[in-house]
Amino acid sequence: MDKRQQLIHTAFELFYRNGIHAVGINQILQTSGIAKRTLYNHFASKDELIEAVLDYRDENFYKWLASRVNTVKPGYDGLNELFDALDDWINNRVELLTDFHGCFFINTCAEFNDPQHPLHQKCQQHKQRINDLIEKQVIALGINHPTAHTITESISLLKEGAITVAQVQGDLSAAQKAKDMAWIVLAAYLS
Amino acid sequence: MDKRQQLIHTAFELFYRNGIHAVGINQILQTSGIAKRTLYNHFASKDELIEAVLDYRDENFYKWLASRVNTVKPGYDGLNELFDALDDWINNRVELLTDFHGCFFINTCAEFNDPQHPLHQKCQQHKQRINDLIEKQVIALGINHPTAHTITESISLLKEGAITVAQVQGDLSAAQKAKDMAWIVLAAYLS
DNA sequence: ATAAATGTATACCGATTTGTCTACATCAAG
DNA sequence: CTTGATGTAGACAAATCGGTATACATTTAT
Repeated sequence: MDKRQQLIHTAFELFYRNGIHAVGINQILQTSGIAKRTLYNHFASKDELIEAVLDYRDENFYKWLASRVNTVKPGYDGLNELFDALDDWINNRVELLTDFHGCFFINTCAEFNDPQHPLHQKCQQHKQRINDLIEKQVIALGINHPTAHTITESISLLKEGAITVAQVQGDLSAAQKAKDMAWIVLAAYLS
Repeated sequence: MDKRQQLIHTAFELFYRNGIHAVGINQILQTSGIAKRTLYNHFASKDELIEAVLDYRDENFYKWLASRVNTVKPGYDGLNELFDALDDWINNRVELLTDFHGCFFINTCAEFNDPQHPLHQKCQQHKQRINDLIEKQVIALGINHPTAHTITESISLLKEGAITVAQVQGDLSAAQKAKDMAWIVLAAYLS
């Protein structure tokens, strides 16, 4: 019914699977069965559609991850759940996120490499939101702020590494490995 | 002089900076100042040119990293040098590799997501070569084979995480962080 | 010197790109 | 009932896509 949302949803599926530059407006229209005029009533340009798609995925992904992490006790359990969620995502056990094709935001940064580009910055902001989510869990461990920040960055790096290794190498146990390493690193920082 | 090599070099620069789908044949020709017919004398299609560009970067990057790692004693020093080299790359201290825009192979996988795609597989093979290089250093530590493999995968994951964080978040100290974590993880595995 | 290989420039091809435009249909609210 | 918003289909535009064709120049090896 909501044509705008249908367009965003279809565009995301195609972009995520095939890359943004590789997917044309006409393909999105044909797949969604929506008229071209309708698209340009909702979005001034393809770039605006891409922005909306990034917002859509950001919201979708963040809410999913936050809800997963927030079902357990903040701190150790939360971080544990973070990597378990990651593992579910990579192994296609999360319908909401659709088939795993790496991180849509990392992929988008690969296509819009200039850090000044608005789309690149949107991806950065998404990563920042996720990092804030992680930091809350780290702080719940009772760690003082500067150390908490360092640990958060470490866990984030492990998470990104797992996603990349899973996508490029096809290593489906990457999240599990990252999780093991996270505990090792955490223990070292706390000793 | 060697037009074929000129084309590959120009194509790589443009692909690496702007993405593969975003760069057209004509742009490569205009930038390199080479005639279209000459390009199609050397390559049957754009896809063949892309393949050659991936081979070129694979060779270039691997040789550089191997030469860096092999200047020091295998084992601890080699792994240390691995992350120092990574740090130099990320901070644009390696002319040979041109300005850092993430890993060209990760970026390419983002554009050719299907693991069955020949270009995706070429990227996988590059990563495998690098992993073999890492494994040699790990084995030089005197670690038995199954454990060496696990440690290699861990270090590889840290490396990929550092590259991704450096590209997306612009964190120029990502390699240094990954290095610190590598020592922590290594110490834990060896205890 | 001559012949083959390799280069040049440029016109051209059909398909596709993003985006505009016209003309018409549906539907809900005042 | 009418008006305005939102939808439809599809022609059209100008540019660009990957790729081919034509005609000529330069280089290289025998």
